[in-house]
Amino acid sequence: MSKRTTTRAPTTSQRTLLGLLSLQSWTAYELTRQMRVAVGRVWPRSEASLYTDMKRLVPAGLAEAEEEEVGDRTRTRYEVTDAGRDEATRWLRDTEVSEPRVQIEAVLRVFLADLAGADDLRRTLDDTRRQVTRQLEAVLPILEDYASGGGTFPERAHLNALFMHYCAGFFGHVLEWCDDVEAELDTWPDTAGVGMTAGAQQMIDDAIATHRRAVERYLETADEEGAS
Amino acid sequence: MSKRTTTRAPTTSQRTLLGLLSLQSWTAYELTRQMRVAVGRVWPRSEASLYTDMKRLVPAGLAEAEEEEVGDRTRTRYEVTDAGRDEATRWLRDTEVSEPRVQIEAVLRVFLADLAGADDLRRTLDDTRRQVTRQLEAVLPILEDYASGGGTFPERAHLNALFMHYCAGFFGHVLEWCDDVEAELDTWPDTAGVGMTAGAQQMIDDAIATHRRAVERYLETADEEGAS
DNA sequence: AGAACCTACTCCAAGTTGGAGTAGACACCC
DNA sequence: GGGTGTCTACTCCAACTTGGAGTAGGTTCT
Repeated sequence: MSKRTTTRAPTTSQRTLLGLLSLQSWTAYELTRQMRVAVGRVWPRSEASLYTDMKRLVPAGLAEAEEEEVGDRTRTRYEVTDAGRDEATRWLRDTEVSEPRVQIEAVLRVFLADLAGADDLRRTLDDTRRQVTRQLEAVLPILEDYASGGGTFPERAHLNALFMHYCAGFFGHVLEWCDDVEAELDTWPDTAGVGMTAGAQQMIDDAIATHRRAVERYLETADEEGAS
Repeated sequence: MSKRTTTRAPTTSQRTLLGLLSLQSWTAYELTRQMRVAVGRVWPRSEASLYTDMKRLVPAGLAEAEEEEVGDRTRTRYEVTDAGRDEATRWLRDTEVSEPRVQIEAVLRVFLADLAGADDLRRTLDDTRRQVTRQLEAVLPILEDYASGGGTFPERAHLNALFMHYCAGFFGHVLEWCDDVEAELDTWPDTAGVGMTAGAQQMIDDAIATHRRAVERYLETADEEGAS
């Protein structure tokens, strides 16, 4: 019955698709849209790879596909199987979460800012602010829907809220950081050869304090759990 | 002389390598290490792809490689060319920064937490705290070096500080979010079917406030720039 | 009637990953 | 002196993933 022994384990993207399919059935096109607007901010995938991922769920026995006729062409609707629902649950139950992976070219450009001038750095900060603000604007209507008791899947509002809370904090943090960089940049003659400044020293000291507190806190809670 | 017209543009990873090579010459092995410990938290790449990226810099005329003999085998030392330094500067000067790309499975698991139980969600939060704390521990000695006036490239301390400031804020935010999730989770009977709670409503309202403020602030500064 | 956008995908070259594999060098411990 | 382990210094590869282009029917607006 099961080919589990010969099939390789689904990827996280495939399991996420199974998660969405556990909520309801979707067409392939809807699924790509949902992956983008719902979870794209913490698990971005290209359209192309989503379409191929869905296809692979079927021979693995995790989902079923059926063709629907729409005028002159067809679209594919996917439905999760019991094995698929199982797979999604076992993902959350039996596997360890992978480490966060962050790719922010803006921070990289700040790190290497002395290769160009202060104006170029300012432009990067402005571009980043614009990009982040665009993202925030796109999310606002969804948030407002939820705030007024609407939104899709109201029984899942508690999970959506935690999700949005993360995203809001992340984008808020990027914007704050842009401001901090610009304020510090204003105290420099240019980007190159400045060395340690009062502001930079302050940031390092703050970072050390944050780090130490976090590490100590972690050791405490680990002790408690070990002792109990 | 230049094959720029037939060669495709370097990738961001290659340009980052050129950025590091603009500081000094490095061996291939040192470069992979540097990419990991210095910028890996905002631009993570696998060893394998870094080695192939370096190799490609040479035929493009952006770097030069020479073999050094170390006992019974060789290692490769790279040096940037004028064209390479130029390429790095034009990257910062003439191209727009790409959008942040974040991949945090922990947030995804929270979003789909109703597929499993509260214990599974708690385990994910604990794992995430452990992962993040490990990262912070690894960075602490570097931070302490800089705080005491040491550290590599002291003339670049101002840029390193901004970089570290970003990372500290990011990891701090993740830890805070874990605490928020756990506090909210404590008020639920289980993960499924809870719907909107007081805490969730608060998070949504806060997120809306943050978003609105950010969008308004952006429009204001854009106006100023447009008016001036 | 035409333009523009939405639906519903497919294709592909090129980039990228993660894990395994190879081997020399150096340290340490019994 | 022999074993174990860790660090240096990479290479190889199958599989995964991206981003952009391409195709084509459907709907909406003007």
